[in-house]
Amino acid sequence: MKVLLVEDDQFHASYMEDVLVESLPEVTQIFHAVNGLEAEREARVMAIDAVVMDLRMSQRNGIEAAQTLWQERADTRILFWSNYADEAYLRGISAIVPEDSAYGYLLKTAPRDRLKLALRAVLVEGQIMVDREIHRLQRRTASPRNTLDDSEFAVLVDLGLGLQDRMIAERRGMSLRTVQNRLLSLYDKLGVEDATDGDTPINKRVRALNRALVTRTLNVETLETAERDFEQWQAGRA
Amino acid sequence: MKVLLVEDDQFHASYMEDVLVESLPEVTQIFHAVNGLEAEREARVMAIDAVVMDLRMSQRNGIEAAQTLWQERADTRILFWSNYADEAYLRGISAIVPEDSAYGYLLKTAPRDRLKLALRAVLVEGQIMVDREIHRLQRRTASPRNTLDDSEFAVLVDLGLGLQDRMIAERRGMSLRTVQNRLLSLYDKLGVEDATDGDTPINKRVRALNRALVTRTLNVETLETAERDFEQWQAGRA
DNA sequence: AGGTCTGTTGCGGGTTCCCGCAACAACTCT
DNA sequence: AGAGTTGTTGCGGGAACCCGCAACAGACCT
Repeated sequence: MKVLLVEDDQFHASYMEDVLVESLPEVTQIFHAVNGLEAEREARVMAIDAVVMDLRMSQRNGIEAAQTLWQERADTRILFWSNYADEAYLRGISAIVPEDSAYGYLLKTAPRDRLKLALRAVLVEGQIMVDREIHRLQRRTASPRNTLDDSEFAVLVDLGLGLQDRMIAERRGMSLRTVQNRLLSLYDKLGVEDATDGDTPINKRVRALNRALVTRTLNVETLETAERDFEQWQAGRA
Repeated sequence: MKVLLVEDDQFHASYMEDVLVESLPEVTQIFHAVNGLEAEREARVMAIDAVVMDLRMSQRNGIEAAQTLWQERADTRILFWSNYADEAYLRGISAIVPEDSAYGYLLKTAPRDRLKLALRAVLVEGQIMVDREIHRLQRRTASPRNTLDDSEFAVLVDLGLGLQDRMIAERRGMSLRTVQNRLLSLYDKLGVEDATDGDTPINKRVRALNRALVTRTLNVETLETAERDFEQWQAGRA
């Protein structure tokens, strides 16, 4: 069994390599890449179907690389291994994981045996495994029932790009007023409160983006890839 | 000489400890903290004046902790050691570094001898030292002469919090129109372009925040601490 | 002193945004 | 079937925003 390890931090990389050889005797070869582009090349050339993937990397981040890997080979098993419990990452991953594949999401702070367990569960057994820490974080925030549904999230991303209501409506195929309704519920769920009392009045749009970032509903990587998606969408209609 | 090492990643911490004992024989004791709060306590109790500080940590980030340390003891020497070449961090640091102190900013990707050099220069010799990588990144962006001056940056931060023009004007002691002029030049320098041709119209305010984040002029930590500063400012005037 | 440059401020108007109100469709429950 | 719930859409108005125009002050140069 060949494993591709995608990780730009040398300490984490050598630790992971260590754990890999210790816990998975099935592994015969370990390849190495330090960013998404290298990962895609390596996986293609070496016909890899088991990957341990860091998320935040220069050049091309883990989610984008994973998307390519899965396009070329839908049964690739990928364990994402990240420093951050951002809801944005998990959302990005579940949006692209193919039907018949396996993945896992583990925090780098996870203890060694949990890491071993996850490696076996995902890479060998082909299970889905998500660090409990992330689900926990996903639920806890201020206002009640604050989980965004997919269409709300889509509008949030477009808002974050700086698009105007009309353009969002066009892109997502809703009416202008519907977009604004989505924004309303976004403001609600993200805790964007207008100062009804003597408090500070705010710019809701910017505030929504601020809140989304601070609560880790959105992160900068997500914005960057969303930008590319948008440009692509825009190019494909002239 | 006592050194306080503030770092939440165990691998990086043990690596740094290693380099410390190898390169600085004057070091007699190394204390350890995993977040800003612990760092403040430890520094106070142990009377520390030399610190190696990670930036991104839970609880309380490195810049906030440094501010406290410098308030209590203005000659503390701090080497910031970070994964990120964000202009935002450097700006946050230079805003709080006292007259008669020394600091350094080094990336974690720096090779071992540069690290040794920085440790000696900052902690022992009391020099200022900034990784060249960061200055380089600071200059390269799209539009010409795009370095923000302090007042532009202040407005940018307030914008990022979601404040309205009127409130920014009040807080920064400018007229409303002046704030808007600052915004104008911000839009220019950040490359926020309205679609004069048949292109996509945008919401400039949100777009400005987006650009600032993507170019690493601003980061989420900055927004979080700015939020606290703002609340404090607001509380101090009833 | 005269001239230019840069930064601040007021005014006014066009645009976008926020959102209450109301009509309507689809779906659920009794 | 009737009543209530939820999501979509149009209309309209008040607030905030973007910004051109112009007046003015201070700094610097000749």
